[in-house]
Amino acid sequence: MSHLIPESLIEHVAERFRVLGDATRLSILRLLLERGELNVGEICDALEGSSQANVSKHLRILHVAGIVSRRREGTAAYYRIADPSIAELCDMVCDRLTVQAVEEARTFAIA
Amino acid sequence: MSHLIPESLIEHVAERFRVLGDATRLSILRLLLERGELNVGEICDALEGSSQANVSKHLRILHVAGIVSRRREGTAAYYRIADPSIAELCDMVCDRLTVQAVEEARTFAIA
DNA sequence: TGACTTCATCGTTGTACAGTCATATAGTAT
DNA sequence: ATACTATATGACTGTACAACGATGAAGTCA
Repeated sequence: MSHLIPESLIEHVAERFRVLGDATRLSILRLLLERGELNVGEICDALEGSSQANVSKHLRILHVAGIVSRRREGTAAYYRIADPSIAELCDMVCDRLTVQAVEEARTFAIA
Repeated sequence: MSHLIPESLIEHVAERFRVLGDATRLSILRLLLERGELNVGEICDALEGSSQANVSKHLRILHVAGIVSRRREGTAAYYRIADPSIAELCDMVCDRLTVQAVEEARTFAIA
């Protein structure tokens, strides 16, 4: 038996999930998990589908949420993962999605 | 070191987080985690802030996502949690939010 | 000083979606 | 058959927000 979300936290938990519910932001997090600390330019180069303005906006959202931290160095801004639970959260979702896909495939096979 | 989200799963993971990023849906999940299997009417009574149409819509979204399962009994529709990882996901987010709140409080105290 | 680089922010536009009301569907009972 | 109950769905409205382009702010170098 697990403890439930406290009523008072529901909206905050939803907000956290909402921050994670965007493919561009997940791509940024994936990149930071893989390569550690990166500046905005490096992230833009790696994503090469999002404008610099767009990447900056997403980084701001992640930073306000406390998921990444920022460090300035000259004109550069270096970001890195600040929330150690992010990787585990994503892993759990991936695992679950994979299990679901297998179950659905088996259901079709039976039917 | 944790494994990364496969590129091909990014959009699906985002979609899953988006489904969880709504306070009404989290309230429904919380209710089902607490009380087990419930029908639509029972959920509406417990939430008493959402219309029946609204609850049905959210249940549909959760069902399509494979997070809850449905069982019909006469005219009633009973729903229950189908994704055992949901409780753990919410717990992790709650824990993290609590830690963050404490850290921020300490930062203010220092400053 | 001015030119240049790096990042952040503003204003706009289009889209996704939560909520509501009304209605449809389906089972039960008389 | 009608009436009633429980749930699902369709049409609509308002709001949140992702993406874009342009511009601002701040640091570096000539």
